[in-house]
Formats: sequence, structure tokens, C-alpha cells
Amino acid sequence: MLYPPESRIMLAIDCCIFGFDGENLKILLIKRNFEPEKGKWSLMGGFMRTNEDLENGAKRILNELTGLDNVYMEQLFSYGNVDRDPVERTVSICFFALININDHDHELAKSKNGYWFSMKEMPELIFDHGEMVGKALQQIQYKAALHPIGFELLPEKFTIPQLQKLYEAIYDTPLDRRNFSRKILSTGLLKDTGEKNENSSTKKAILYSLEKDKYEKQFNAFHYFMSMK
Amino acid sequence: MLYPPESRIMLAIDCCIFGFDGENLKILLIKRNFEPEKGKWSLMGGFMRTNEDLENGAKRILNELTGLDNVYMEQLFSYGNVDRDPVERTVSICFFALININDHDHELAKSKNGYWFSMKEMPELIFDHGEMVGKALQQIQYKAALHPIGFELLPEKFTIPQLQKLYEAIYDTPLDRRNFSRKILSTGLLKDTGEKNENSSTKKAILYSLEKDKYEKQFNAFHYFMSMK
DNA sequence: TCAAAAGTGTTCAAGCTACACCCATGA
DNA sequence: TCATGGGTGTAGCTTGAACACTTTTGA
Repeated sequence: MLYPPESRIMLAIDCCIFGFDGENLKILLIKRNFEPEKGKWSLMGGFMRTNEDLENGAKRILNELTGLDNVYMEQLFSYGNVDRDPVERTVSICFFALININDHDHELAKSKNGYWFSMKEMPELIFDHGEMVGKALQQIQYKAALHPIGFELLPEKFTIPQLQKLYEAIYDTPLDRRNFSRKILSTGLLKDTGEKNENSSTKKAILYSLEKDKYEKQFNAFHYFMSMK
Repeated sequence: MLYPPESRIMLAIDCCIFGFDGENLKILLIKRNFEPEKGKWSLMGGFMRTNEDLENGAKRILNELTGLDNVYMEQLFSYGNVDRDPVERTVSICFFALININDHDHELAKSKNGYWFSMKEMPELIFDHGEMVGKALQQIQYKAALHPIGFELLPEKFTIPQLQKLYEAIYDTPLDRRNFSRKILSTGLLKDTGEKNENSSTKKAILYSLEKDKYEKQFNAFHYFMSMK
């Protein structure tokens, strides 16, 4: 038995892929060499397959561009205005991913015409992809204020100043070093690795790693990383 | 030009409809008199039409059960596990609505086999509808902590004790009357109507209405209605 | 006049904000 | 030895939590 065919609709997945280069929050976009809107910028996307769950579809598409697995991904929102796609009525389920910008397969991304943009220098995107990115950024701001998702964008070992720069990039606002440090350390999520950041030309900052146990346990607890006024 | 037919998929909408009766947060469910899962409880739902935007589809479905228009609705999440629907692979976009429980068309709801349940007495639901309700409740808890959505569940004129009962129902926790009152009034969103609640058998509480201007302006500002520990 | 619900004020503790000094490093 | 960036401490203020008394009303 099947349902009547009245609402079989093209179903797509689009993926906002965010990274952080130490200074700026960045997004991975592709220059389309296929129709429609060939030559313009868009999110990485693709059609949902009939035999895969939504999350698997999103993972597949992320993997096609970055080569990555095991990445933090969240379903964001579904877009389905009747005329959003000029070819045919298509509903797109948008996901966002937070990746460590150094981890992905650069060659693969290049072969798919993928380029990183700072959020502030993002070009115009096709269809409603600009709206998707706006919503993704807003969602990251919400979530990062309460939950420790920022770490997903950093390498395994990171310094507090790096983390602070990330938060400053996410909220596009300067933060006080001393208060930030105290707040982050008070969560108990950070473990001093005993190592220091050798890349610095001044005082070397302490490298921390995540307390995995606490991280997983407390992930859904509230932390108030930002005061969201 | 059309896309290849590889991923045309049945697209449904399901709707979590919440109300508040003065004591309990409630949800409107239907007892299915149609297949599949005839006789079991589910959310109100339907298939997306090819010629309507997602929000319009959700509004249509809400209206079919309640007769209401102009209701607070939010897209929640999309569900698309391959085998979630036994009939055929179907992706469902879930919305939630907050309505004033007295405003809707009781006869219409009855004619569709709609019944209200307290959240705590909710029966088992078909498919992944239980998961949907859980996520909707969580989203309401998040949102109501920061944004003034609670008012959508109350009549136009309401008292502070009523509002407190609503928050207590949403978070399933008792709140301190004095602190709650001070906090809510400090937002400046409430306007003393000069009237009092005549339904009370003891001291009559002041009826407030929303400061519409401030409400709309501040809707996306953060308020910290709840301390989310 | 009593019970029940509503309105209001105060005190204390915790947390946030703002700010200053010292240390380590490489040039 | 100097400039730069990193680590830490403190004082004041704001906010939230805890708590008690008074008022209104109908029975």
C-alpha cells in the first residue's frame, strides 16, 4: 500500500559548513559549475535519497565536500516556499556543521569548487541560501551561549585566548580576557594538558583539552558562556 | 526543465497544538479513524500540497482542526527516518502552535476526534509523534525562558498569578510568587488594564494586557524569564 | 472573623563587570 | 630591555534567592 501521489516532492539537503581560522568565523561555499545558477555561489547541497535517513543524507553531503566523518551537525530548518527553486518545487532541509578548519580534505574541497569565506565577506548566495546562513549563525549564537559547542571548531588542544577569539568571532564583540578566562575555567570542562602553545612569539599560552566525560555529561546543561543581553 | 525523479518523497506536516487551561499545559491529539494506525492517538497532520508554502500548509492543518487563524506557530524539526511511516517513506515537517484553549472551535475539534490531554497524561502516540512532542516541549522551555511566548497561551487579559501558573506548568516546577511578579513586571511588557479578575472567590487579581508595541519590539530581545539552572 | 489568594519590601549571597599588575618570551 | 601577549586578583555593583507581613474578598 502506498499513499496517493499528491505530495511527492523533491527533497534536498543544504549544509552550512562553519570553520574558524583563529581570527574569523568562516563558511565553506561552492562555486557552482552546474545548473541551475551555474557560476554563482551556494551552500553545499544535494538531493535526499529515498533510502537514507535525513542525518545520513546530511553526513553524506558533508563528506562529499570535506572528506570528514564524525562531525558536529545539527538539523537547522526546512525551507519550502513554492518558488524557492526555479527548476521545480523543492523542499530543502538545512543542516549546519562545525568543523576544525584544518582537518578537512583541502584537495577534495578544491575539486568541488569549495572556498572558505569570512562571514563578513560572504558573497551573495543563490535561492534562499543567504537566509539559511543567517539562521545558522543565529542558532550558533544561541546555542554557544548556553552549550559548549564552540570546541567543535577548535583543534583538540587549544588555548584560552584562542577560545576567546572564537567567541568574539561568533558574537562579533570584544570580551574581557580576565572575565572570560575565569568563566570558562569555572565550567570545569577544560583540562590543562601540561603543554604550551609553541607557535607564540611571546608568552606561550597553556594548551587545554576537553574533559570528555564532563563535556558529554554537561552538554545539555546550561552554562551561560555569554550573557546575551 | 525538471530534476530527475530520484528523490520525490511524500511530505507531511504534523502539528503539536498546545493550550493552557489555567492549571496544566495541554496538547490536542486526535484519535485516528483512518488508516494507518486507526484507533490510535496521533498529532494532527496531513500531506503537504505541492502548491503551498510550508507555513501555509501548517496553518491549513491547524485550521482544519481548530478553526483558528492568526496563531503563534513555529517550525520545529523535520523527521525522516526511512521507516518512520509503515505505509511509505514519508518525511514529516513538524510545527508547534500555541493557542488560547478557549478560542478554538470545540465542535470542529470534536468532529475530527480531537481531545485535549494534560502533558502528564498523554497517551502513547503513533510513529515518532511522541518524540515530536518531547522536542516541542523542550523548544517551548528554551524559548519561553528568553522570549515572551507564554502570552500566546493566555487570554488577552490575564493576571500575574495565571501567568505564573503557566510558567510553572511549562517548567513543571514551583516558582516564588514575589520574585516572579517582580521579574515579569520589570520587563515593562505588561499594562494594568484597571480591571480585576471577577472570577476569584478571594482577593481579585489585577488583569493585565500586553503592551503590544513593546511586545513586538522586544520579542527577539532576551529577557531571562527563567533562570535555567 | 476566618481562610485563601494577591500584593509588596528587605536582606543576603552569588555572579558579573570593570579594572591593574606581574610574568614569560623573542626580538 | 622592551614590546607583546598571557595569567591572575580584587572591589563594587547588579541580580537573583529566600523569606514575612499586609490586604482583599467571600463564605
